[in-house]
Amino acid sequence: MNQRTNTGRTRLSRPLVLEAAVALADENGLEGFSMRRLAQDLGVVPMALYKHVANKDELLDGMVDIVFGEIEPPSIDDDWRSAMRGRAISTREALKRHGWAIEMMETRNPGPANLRNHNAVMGCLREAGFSFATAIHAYSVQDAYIYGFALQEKTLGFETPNDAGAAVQRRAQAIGALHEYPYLAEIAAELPASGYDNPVEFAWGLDLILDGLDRRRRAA
Amino acid sequence: MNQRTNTGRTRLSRPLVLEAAVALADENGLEGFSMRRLAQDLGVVPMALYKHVANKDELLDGMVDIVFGEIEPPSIDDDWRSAMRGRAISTREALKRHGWAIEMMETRNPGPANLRNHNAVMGCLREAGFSFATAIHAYSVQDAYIYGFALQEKTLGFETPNDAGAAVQRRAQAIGALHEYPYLAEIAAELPASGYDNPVEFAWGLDLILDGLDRRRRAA
DNA sequence: AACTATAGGTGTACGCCGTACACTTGTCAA
DNA sequence: TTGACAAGTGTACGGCGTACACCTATAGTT
Repeated sequence: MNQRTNTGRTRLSRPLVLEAAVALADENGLEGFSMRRLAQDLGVVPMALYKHVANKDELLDGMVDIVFGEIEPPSIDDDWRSAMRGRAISTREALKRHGWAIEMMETRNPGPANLRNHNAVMGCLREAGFSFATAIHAYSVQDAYIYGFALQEKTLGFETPNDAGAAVQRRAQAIGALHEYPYLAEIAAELPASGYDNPVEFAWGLDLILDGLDRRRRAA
Repeated sequence: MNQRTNTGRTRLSRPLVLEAAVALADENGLEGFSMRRLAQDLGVVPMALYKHVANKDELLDGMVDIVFGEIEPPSIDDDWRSAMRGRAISTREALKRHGWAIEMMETRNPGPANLRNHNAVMGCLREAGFSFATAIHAYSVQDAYIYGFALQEKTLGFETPNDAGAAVQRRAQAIGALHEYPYLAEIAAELPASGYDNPVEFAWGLDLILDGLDRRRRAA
């Protein structure tokens, strides 16, 4: 991938810069991501980056499109429901790997992978017999749920029930007057033992939504 | 509210700083929000702010809690479904007024208004007969949807069908090879005429989710 | 193999940012 | 009136994105 030159120096390229940028953001979050640090990671002076990307904004656009590229499009063999379920799960997984991207997935100038993905999802719904209007609704609910869930998941920052317990306890400590909020107290007390698990939680809501969509589709 | 001194100078205070901060963010977004600009708006030198807030992070925490304070908690008189519906709509409206807050609502150290709100929502569900586990699920789906929808809405940035048409056309222009994406092309062509409207769109998905929750609740 | 246009990399500098620290000034209680 | 303490100031530092002028390595032509 990386092209070496006669002088043994690894030559920069746009894909290489993007790849390193994603890696840096994965490691440090958007907060710890800067052009200067990226340049340092690549063993190069900051301004060198600008020969390969127009500016930071455009670089972020490219990074987001890499994340879109990692999302499996809806399968064209399966029925619409399995196809939607699969791509939703794939989307969540990609967002889990690249938590910094969540807020930007729908905010940035769309790249090719983004367009392909959106086109495929809409296509899957239309082919499945959803009317245009219902397909738009269906798309909107699903994506709102997916991105919203990813956002929550990132915030809460726990994966297994044990982690959940620890995280909730930590929060409870920080809050202090927990007795004023009995239902939060209940969460702090019960969640650790409840077997909370992010993929399961995600699927619960996803299936609820897909159920509803199926009913709406049949009704029309 | 603002306390004047003998010298006629308006005296700063934490609430006053927070209020001005929210106003500034409303106007310029998080991008255009800085301590220095906020100080300027308040007619004061930047460092003066630090007598009232610990630092920018803590200021953001406070701003987010103001937004939480604007959200109507679930009504205790209504049935759970109307109560949830009402607070969801109120949440979306608050997030619409303060678009900069969306990404931070669940990321920041929770303030009192945040805790009150979460406690009230969880309480409403439990009182309505949701089991603990189902209440957690129900909470999770709803909030994921609400925040996810707000995020989309902010991105797409249109309100009425006309705006939607214009926005979609603009996007289409920017994309160029739209014929490669037939289903996006369909959106560009059809959406303007479809009567798209954000509150309606939001309610469609919300009701779908509440339907599903009701069914799950009855089943248990 | 030598020459040259050009793409890739450098160095310096500017105006922003958050905020530490030492200071002056204003206010209110005694 | 005084003196303690809270509020506001001024200066400075290190980090940020990036404009601009510069040098250098590379590849295509002869």
